[in-house]
Amino acid sequence: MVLPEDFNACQSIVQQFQAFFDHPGIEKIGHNLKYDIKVLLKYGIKVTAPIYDTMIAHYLINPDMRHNMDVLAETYLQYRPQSITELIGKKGKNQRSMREVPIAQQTEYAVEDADITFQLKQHFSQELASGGTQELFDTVELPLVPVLTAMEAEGICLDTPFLNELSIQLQTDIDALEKGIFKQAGETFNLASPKQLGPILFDKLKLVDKPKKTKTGQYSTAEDVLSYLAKDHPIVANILEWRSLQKLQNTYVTALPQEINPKTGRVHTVYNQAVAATGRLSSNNPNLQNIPIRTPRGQEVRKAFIAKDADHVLLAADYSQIELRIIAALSKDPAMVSAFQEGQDIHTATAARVFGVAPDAVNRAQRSQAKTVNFGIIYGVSAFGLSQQTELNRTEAKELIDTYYASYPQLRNYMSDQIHFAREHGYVTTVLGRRRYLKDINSQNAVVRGAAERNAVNAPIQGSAADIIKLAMIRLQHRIQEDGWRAKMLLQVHDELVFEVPKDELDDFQILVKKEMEQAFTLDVPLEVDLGVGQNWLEAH
DNA sequence: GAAGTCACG
DNA sequence: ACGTACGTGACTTCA
Repeated sequence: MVLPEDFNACQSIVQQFQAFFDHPGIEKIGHNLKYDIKVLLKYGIKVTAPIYDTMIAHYLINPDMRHNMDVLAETYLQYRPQSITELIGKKGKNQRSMREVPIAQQTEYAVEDADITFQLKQHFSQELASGGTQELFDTVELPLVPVLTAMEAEGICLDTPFLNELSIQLQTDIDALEKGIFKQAGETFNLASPKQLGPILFDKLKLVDKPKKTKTGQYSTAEDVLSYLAKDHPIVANILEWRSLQKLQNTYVTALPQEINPKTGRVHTVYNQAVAATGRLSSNNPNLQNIPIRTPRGQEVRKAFIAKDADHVLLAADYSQIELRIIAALSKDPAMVSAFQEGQDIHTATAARVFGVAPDAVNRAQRSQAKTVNFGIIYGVSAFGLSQQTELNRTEAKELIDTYYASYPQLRNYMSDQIHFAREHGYVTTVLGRRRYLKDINSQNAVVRGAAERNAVNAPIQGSAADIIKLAMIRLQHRIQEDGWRAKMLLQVHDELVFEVPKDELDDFQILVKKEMEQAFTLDVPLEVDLGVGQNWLEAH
């Protein structure tokens, strides 16, 4: 039947199926179930029955591939389902509503969808078992679905008047900068067009002899290039400033208020549980995992994320150095493990070892260099890459890396073990057995192979961190429900969770959050969580 | 829709 | 000799 357009009439029909969605003996199989569960939630239906999500199953089977149902049907079932485009037309203003499609066609489409999903499950159950990811699926990824559903449905408050005021200030500065830049350039042009900007900087003003080009042959005007040239001409600093303000204005300050849901008055991101090849989540519509924090003007944007009223605060809880702790634990490097066990500042401890001085004697430049190498290790450093990120030349960068490995000898062994494992098995794994396949690990092409080798090192680290925070989220949401907390989990930003907490619960809830996150997984080094509280997200850091 | 750029961890 | 740090999403320009 076609459901009525009237919400209440529709709801009274849909709600008759509540018992079905609760029935523990009838598993609910779907492809991207979070989407369907959220639709049902709009009508007050809660899905409490066991679930099986074929999109997530395939994500664990091969995280690097796409997981569209039509592609999967062709691959696994040798069947090409009717496309949604055939039914309602291409995306755009002429696209029909499903309601306008004749009921017979709707029915055919719906039952085909259900049938394919059911058949895909039979294939994927086999593959999950043979890939060793059945437990990860059952105990982490599926239990995470209702957690993410609840977070998305909850949303977060935005201080719109504050953003509107910020927008006016930004625009004043943007206009003034633009005026100055055109004067310095001696002409007006589209400043947002790198294609137009390049010739001004490198043909007209001749800032350098051999300008760096992009892969399509156009002059590169990227931030790292321009930062390097800022000392040569005052126009460059102005361009960089204009770019950063324009970015804040367009991507956040004017865009975010338009994302507020009029029904809830809050912003509801959508988490994608099946895109990041390492096991991380991603966030879109809007992306709330890349809200500015690094610059003073950017921090103003973060201030706009607020608790819902004066009786609540935002609580931010982030894992301290989780990826370095993981590489320390996985490599079992004695020096790095003991640095964490003794609660030392890891960058200072690293600098002390690398530069051969006492920890108190480490200066800022040394700590900063050690920090850059520590991060570089996670990504798979090269001397060239490190020299790009620091003041060092390639020779100095190479020396620093060599000294680093001498300080943490087990790290080098661990990394080469990962690469060898990948060469032999074709994949690497995280602490919970999540796999990433690396088809290029034995490539003849050194560039391609090098990239795969860096992935062999990075994926287990980034992916294990993702595993651990997912465990913490599931446990915390469980405790929130079972113990009857009124606090809500709102956001996840890779190593951070953000909660909205009634002030009268705050002291006890902080203890719970810290404990559950730190105890989520046991490594040979302690996990440490920093907490922050405030009326807004910036204060909570 | 690709390319370039830049926000975050 | 060669090209180079890991993972994302959003915005603007331009063919």
